[in-house]
Amino acid sequence: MERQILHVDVNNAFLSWTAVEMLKEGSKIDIRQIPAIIGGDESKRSGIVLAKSPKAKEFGIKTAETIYQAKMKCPNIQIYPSNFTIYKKYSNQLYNLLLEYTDKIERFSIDECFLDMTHYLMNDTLLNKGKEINKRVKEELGFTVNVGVAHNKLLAKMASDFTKPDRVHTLFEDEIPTKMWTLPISELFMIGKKTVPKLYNMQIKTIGDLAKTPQNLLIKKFGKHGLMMWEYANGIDKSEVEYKPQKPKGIGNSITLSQNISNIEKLEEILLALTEQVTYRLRKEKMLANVVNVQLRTHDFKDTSHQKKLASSTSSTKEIYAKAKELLNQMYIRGSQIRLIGLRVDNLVDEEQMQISLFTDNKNEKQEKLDKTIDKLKEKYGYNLITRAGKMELDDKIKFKK
DNA sequence: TCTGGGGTCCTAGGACCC
DNA sequence: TCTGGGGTCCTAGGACCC
Repeated sequence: MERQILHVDVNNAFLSWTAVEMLKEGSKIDIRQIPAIIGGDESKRSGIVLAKSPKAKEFGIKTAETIYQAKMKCPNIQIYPSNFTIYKKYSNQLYNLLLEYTDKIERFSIDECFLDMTHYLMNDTLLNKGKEINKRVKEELGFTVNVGVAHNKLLAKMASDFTKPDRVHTLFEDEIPTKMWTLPISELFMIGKKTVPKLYNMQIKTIGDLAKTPQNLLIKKFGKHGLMMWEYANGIDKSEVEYKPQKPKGIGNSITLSQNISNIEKLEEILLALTEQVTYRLRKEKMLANVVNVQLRTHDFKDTSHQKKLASSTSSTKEIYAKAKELLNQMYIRGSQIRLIGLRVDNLVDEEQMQISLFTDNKNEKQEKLDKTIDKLKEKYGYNLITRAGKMELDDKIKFKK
């Protein structure tokens, strides 16, 4: 049976949501109507564009470029800081409205959802549902969305990306040649800036060119990725709307330092702070990790990462930090200037599943109890209050994820 | 000029075992 | 002396997404 899929994409999400919040706070200006961007903090060396208004776009400003570049293109650009608490609030408002249409919703990112409407059309058409959602979000929530209407996720996502903002587009199978094959390959989902020049060298310039390229040629050159892009170019996507909440496969925290650091003790202190955040989130998910990974970026943007399997799965701050410290010392070249340091845990498993098969010794139990007590205090009093001795000032510098 | 942070998935080479 | 493969696990790095 043919599936009925919608993709809902918030237009300039961070900027629109900031605009709505500002208007609610009594602001006289709507930053969606002027050249404006949501940007990081240049003084913290995270000065990139996170979202832009249509007027900012007219100046040629692009998402992810530096604020410096944005200012060069438009000296009068208005810059507003990001605020993820607000974004979460509006993201949830959108989700709750969409729940009135189907409970089969996949939250693809903070500002994108897939809806499986297959058994929820009620004598209406998919296109009408899409139009209704578009209208209701605008009227009831105050921001606009694009809606893609199709028979699978890939085509719905491509459709919602056509012309913006505040539009509803269909991309049914018979529309693929006219609406999708005419587009440059860079527009196809999962074709990034490294793949585009390789395809250009093969004289593949449009999605249509890609669709007509022999499948086995692409597999030979790109492996699995080659098969996937051939299928996408032909509008083939069998993946389901994953509406059940998914457990994370890994959890990480990283920070760009306000200044480069070449002192290993300092790096270790920051690594401990990162470990505490990561293990806190890990325990909140009721999961244990099997792999610890440390990432470093040098002043000249050279990235290295080392990872190591643990003897047994754990969420203990002490155990994970011990391994992380070992990795850091193993990979850090004395004297090199470090710009970014990151910690992630991978190969996560459910805590309960592990407990059945595990005997715990007293030493670990004591450490677990300590970690859990700290977690409870963090819940109660906030994140920055409970810190280990000697790194109070560090916590101020690190943005914590809740 | 100055270049975030959080993810997922894939590949390739080496180690090790049968 | 000179010669195997196949399978799995581990690790580093890369590509892509928002």
